[in-house]
Amino acid sequence: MAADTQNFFEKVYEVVKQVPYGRVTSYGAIAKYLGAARSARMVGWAMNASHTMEDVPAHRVVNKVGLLTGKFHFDGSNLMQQLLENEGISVVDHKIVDFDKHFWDPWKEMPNH
DNA sequence: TCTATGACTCCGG
DNA sequence: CCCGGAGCCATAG
Repeated sequence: MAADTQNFFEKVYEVVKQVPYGRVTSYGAIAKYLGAARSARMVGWAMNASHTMEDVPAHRVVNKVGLLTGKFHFDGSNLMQQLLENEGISVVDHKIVDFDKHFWDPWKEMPNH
């Protein structure tokens, strides 16, 4: 694993950790923040490796329409949804209700980009 | 080296 | 927002 790859993963985790309680963001938003707007899939790949980390709230990262696309990558069949609901976020059919209200844009919210 | 795949996104309908 | 099609790019085999 190359050093820059480690750095990329680390950056993704940094941003995800900054997501406030009860808020969510998207892969594309993170990719954009990292300067790799066309590589949203790589953010997803980084999340795939996030299971090795402890403080990475991967459940707060969903796709652009608030769909829990990574749900099946969690241990439990509905663990991701449970975690979100635990934070006061309503989830119906793998999708976040009022996603635009809970959306947290790192590009917009974080100062140093 | 090439092909397939995917925790994505944009576009047009 | 849902649906189908196209673009995108790192990894796996």
